Amino acid sequence: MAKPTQAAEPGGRVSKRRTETRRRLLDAAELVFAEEGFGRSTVEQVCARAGFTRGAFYSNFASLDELFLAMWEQRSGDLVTAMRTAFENIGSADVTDVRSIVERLLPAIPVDDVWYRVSAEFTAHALRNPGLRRVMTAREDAIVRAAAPFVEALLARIGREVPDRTALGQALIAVHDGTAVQCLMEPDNPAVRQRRADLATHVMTAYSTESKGQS
Amino acid sequence: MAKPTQAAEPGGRVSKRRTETRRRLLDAAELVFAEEGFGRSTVEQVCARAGFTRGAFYSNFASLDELFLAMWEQRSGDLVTAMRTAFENIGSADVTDVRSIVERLLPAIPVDDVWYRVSAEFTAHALRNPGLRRVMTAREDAIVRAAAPFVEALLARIGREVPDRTALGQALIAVHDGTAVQCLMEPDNPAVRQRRADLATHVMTAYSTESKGQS
DNA sequence: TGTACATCAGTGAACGCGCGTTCACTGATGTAC
DNA sequence: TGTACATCAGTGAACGCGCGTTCACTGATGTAC
Repeated sequence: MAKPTQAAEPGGRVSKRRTETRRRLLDAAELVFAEEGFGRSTVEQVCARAGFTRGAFYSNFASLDELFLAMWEQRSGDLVTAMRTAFENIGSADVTDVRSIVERLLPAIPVDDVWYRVSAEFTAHALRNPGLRRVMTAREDAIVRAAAPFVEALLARIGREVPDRTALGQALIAVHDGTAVQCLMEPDNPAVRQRRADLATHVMTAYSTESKGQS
Repeated sequence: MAKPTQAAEPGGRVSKRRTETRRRLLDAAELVFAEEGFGRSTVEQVCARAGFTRGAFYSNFASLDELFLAMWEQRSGDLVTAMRTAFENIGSADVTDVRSIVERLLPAIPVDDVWYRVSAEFTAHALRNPGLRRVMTAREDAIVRAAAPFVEALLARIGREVPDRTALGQALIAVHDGTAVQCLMEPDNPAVRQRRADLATHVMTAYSTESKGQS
């Protein structure tokens, strides 16, 4: 099922026009999904928002499910890239303890209302579909792989090392997921954001040890 | 809006028959929502599952949204009660360290696939609706209030006290939420469950301190 | 306990709308010479 | 660069279904005497 996923042409060529149409549909879908919820969203709404007729949708996607997946992959991929870039630009000056590391890393991981709504629903959706589950766990691995080198380099700077990269990665993702929703539920409560940073600090400390043989 | 929420009678009387009908609708709704997703679920599906015609639904609820809220409140309330009961039945024998406490507490907090799907969607739904947000944060407070005495009593047994109850509560809820989804994504991976317990142990340790002046 | 009546709770048919999906079409884009 | 043709990409109308919502109704439950 689902022919239109990628190209329509034997040579794998995708026209500029087509790429642009897909992009507009994906952008519109993210907003509509965030506002209405994925399940309540209709092909018609997405098309209207993007400025197309419904035919355009079916020329590009086989179903809303397919578009949802494409959109999620796109956005979560972009997010990993953005995170990596932000991490690359973190200077290691003034890094004196774990807390100061957390204070540098956290702002690079935006807690975005629109994206959270979409990804929470995608998670629920994935729990109903083994194929999507694999997609999600693969993405989680990719996030850990992308972030680990930076986290470990910063920790090394203050003489700490990470014995179990997977465990730290999974713990930090859990902390992020769990605290992100708390921050979004009470956006005007600064204590909640503060506790998020505290928890990340505690976890990063607990999952790293002082290096031996170090100046 | 939404008249039928509770009773239809001035005296606040609710007939047995009516109570039973509501219960069956709520039960059916939970299953349908878990399978289809809330947004994709229809009044017709819920009624068919419960063995009623659609008219029965409108006699009891004004909308699917109202039923969703009623169901969530019911279930999350039941969950708090069940948790409290389970905690009450925990013996404090063999409690020697933080890990042993976690090993006793964790099984009392079931990670349920059906419920998780429903509550993940309710969370996304609540993020779109300030009223529901308040309902959710209130529930979170209730959970912390219900659990804190037991957690603190067990920690006291091993000579530890909790300086900031709110911070520990919020941290543990974040850890639960964040790791629950990981466990459900990879139900056959025992390492994930193990890391869940590890993380809870680390957090509980980090948020409690050794009591001074103690045998 | 029995009867008559009132009210309630769920039935099921009816209406209409919104949307998914298809498809012949047309203007846009690309290619060959 | 220009022209002729081929293919592509999105249009918009059409069809039909499934569902939300209403409502007159009937059997079930409750109450008064």
